[in-house]
Amino acid sequence: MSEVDIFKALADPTRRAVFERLADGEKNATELREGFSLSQPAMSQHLAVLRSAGLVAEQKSGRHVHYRVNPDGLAQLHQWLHRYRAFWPQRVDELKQLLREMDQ
Amino acid sequence: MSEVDIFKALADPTRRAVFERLADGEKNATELREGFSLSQPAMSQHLAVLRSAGLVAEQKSGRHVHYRVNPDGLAQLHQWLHRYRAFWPQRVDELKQLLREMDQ
DNA sequence: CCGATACATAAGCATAGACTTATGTTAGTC
DNA sequence: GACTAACATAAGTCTATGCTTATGTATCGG
Repeated sequence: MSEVDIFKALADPTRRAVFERLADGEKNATELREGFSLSQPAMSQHLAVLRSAGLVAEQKSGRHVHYRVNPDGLAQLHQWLHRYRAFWPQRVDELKQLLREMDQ
Repeated sequence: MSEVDIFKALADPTRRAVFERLADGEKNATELREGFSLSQPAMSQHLAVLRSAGLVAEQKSGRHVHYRVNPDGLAQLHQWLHRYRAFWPQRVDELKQLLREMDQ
């Protein structure tokens, strides 16, 4: 997993939509396809990209494979963004709000 | 400028390196090429991508064009990441440190 | 154990993207 | 006003990538 992989993985709109779905809760590959007009292999390939980027994790259960958000990828992305914190001072208030939420 | 544009722009290692350079300080297109083995048009095209993604801003000055980091792009990226804050609680301490730095 | 289900993998194709050389345009220099 | 420097844009090429169909491999139900 590297920054390159993460940005490349999220550059594709379909993969971002898949990731968004997983943020709502764990789902298997078939459930993830609902609503998308995508072949099964296409989804499988997208999931492989997200997985190798460290953005999602898989867990096999019988013949199903459950996917969920892997915090590692987001943490990596956050760390990258953090390097440029000097350029977004206008977001301090939002961050403070975030911390208040997290402290609860 | 959209999320797609931002992730696509940052997916390319060269463009991320260019962006990183600009974070050190404003530079023109010729200065940015130093150290890279890239043709002038290639750099120009990369800058166009970063610009249309809202990640850099340009300012013409004579026959030079000065580029600098545009906070809007980073803000957009930060906002996207913020939607998934539930998945990175382990970074609370880093964020608190960040806010302490920013408050100074 | 046999068909169906839930995937992954392989191979082929068509478009997108990163690069090149060539050229255009505007601003400084003499 | 020619010449050069600092860019942008155009056109062509080659590779990466996202998709498809076809196939392989477990697992579950009857």
